[in-house]
Amino acid sequence: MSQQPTRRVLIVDDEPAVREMLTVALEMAGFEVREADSAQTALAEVTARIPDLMLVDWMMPNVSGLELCRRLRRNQDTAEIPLILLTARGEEDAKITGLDVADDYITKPFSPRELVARLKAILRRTTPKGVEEPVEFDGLRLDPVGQRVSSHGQMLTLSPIEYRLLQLFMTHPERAFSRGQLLDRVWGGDVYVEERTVDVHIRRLRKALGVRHENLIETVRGTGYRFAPIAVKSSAVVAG
Amino acid sequence: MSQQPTRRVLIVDDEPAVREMLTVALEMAGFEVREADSAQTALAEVTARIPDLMLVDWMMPNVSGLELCRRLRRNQDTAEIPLILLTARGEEDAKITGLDVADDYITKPFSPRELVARLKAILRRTTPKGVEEPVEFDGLRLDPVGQRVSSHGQMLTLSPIEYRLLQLFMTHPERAFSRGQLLDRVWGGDVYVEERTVDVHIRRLRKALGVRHENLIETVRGTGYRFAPIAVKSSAVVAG
DNA sequence: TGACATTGTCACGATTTTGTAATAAAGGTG
DNA sequence: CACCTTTATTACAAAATCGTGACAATGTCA
Repeated sequence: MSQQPTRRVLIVDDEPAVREMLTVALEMAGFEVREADSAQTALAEVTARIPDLMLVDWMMPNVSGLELCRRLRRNQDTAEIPLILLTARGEEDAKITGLDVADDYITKPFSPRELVARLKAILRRTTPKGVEEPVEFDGLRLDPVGQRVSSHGQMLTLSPIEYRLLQLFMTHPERAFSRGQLLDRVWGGDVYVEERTVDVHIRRLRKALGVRHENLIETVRGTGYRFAPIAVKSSAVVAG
Repeated sequence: MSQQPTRRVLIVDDEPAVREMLTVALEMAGFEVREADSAQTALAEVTARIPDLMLVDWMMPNVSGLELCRRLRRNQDTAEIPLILLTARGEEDAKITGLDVADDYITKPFSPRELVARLKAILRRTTPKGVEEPVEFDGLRLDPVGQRVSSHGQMLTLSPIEYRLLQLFMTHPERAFSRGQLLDRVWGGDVYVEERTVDVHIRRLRKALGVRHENLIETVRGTGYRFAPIAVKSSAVVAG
């Protein structure tokens, strides 16, 4: 289990050289970096795994960076992703248009140092909004910052996959996930694993949660699984 | 039994042997496959019936696979079709050019296993899941997100088919469906099942709904069934 | 390097779900 | 009512799905 809450950054730029530079700079700063060479690839990448922040080039063939941002904003799942636009010097008006959709913009050329600073600033101000808050249901507590899980105060030991599974579940209670969706969001969209493998990990997670909480993860027959904190199990009839 | 509606794949390659191999592999994986031996044929095929995904050979006489992809992208109706380019080893630069228009590319030779996996991954991430609101009639509530049904707060246990049947009904109240239509929309249009089987499932669904709601599903004699939330039952006037 | 943890797949058994056929009911009609 | 159609029910066997333990491959760390 990784100690640090590594933040994922997705770089969207059509120039390999620029991506390379950004990737190196950000990885040295401790970020997990993914790259996309077009808006289209970016959208696919985002769907596969939602990044904590995106760096988007303003000028790109086909779909412009701006257009990409707009599309992201329209989708519920991606609307909250902090966006930083990369613009070339002289495109000053981009500021005006760009800031409507982006959270910040950076003018090329820029120093990696400045970039990382801006990026961290954005993350600081945007993360408090929910995602990093601890979640708790019935004594089962998950702390995203420390990446820890405890059951009634008792620390649990989860493998990375188990942790991510539980995090996804606990941040989306009552929602049924298909095995495919789980593969996308927990494993990442670019790995090819048997869907049946999900079952095994669910089993391991349940086991790790212990008898007290294992039944929080319900099986949705024919589909997948669901985290159901609201115990409606035994039909407690309260008169009609 | 196809849990999901069968996905249609269109293979575009000028070599019969390759098409044959791909077809066999994909059909075994449960896809519905069509073939086209040229870009022209492919365009015609696409017009006839839009596939869920296309496998396009990079090197083809006359119009290249890339050009085909571009044309598809230009057309509103076909722009959204996920495309996978097949490239021969060594055409690495295809990645760069190709990814602008294609969603993924696969280098020959490849294992059928990998192909199917990649294909499923693409379909997973490109299939949009619409915003789904819960539906409720007279205490009978269906939640598409959690894939749950409750009757006056009491959770019901439905099999996959029962759930899909009810979902179809509740999202189309007052509409009469023939058995054939139900088979198409609940079972998926490509399975051969006796129409009488629908009756049995209706029976099971009614039973699952319990006495309180079983009569919401009406029999339309000579046609099929209908979900009628507005209880306009004639006959027995409920004594006050 | 060796012990240990993690992960992806299988295979087998226990349950559920599903498709059909057979039989009972109900609806319509002259 | 007698007769023919269309549905409702029931019973069963085949098929699909899930839970689990085992195993091999790989990664991690002291």
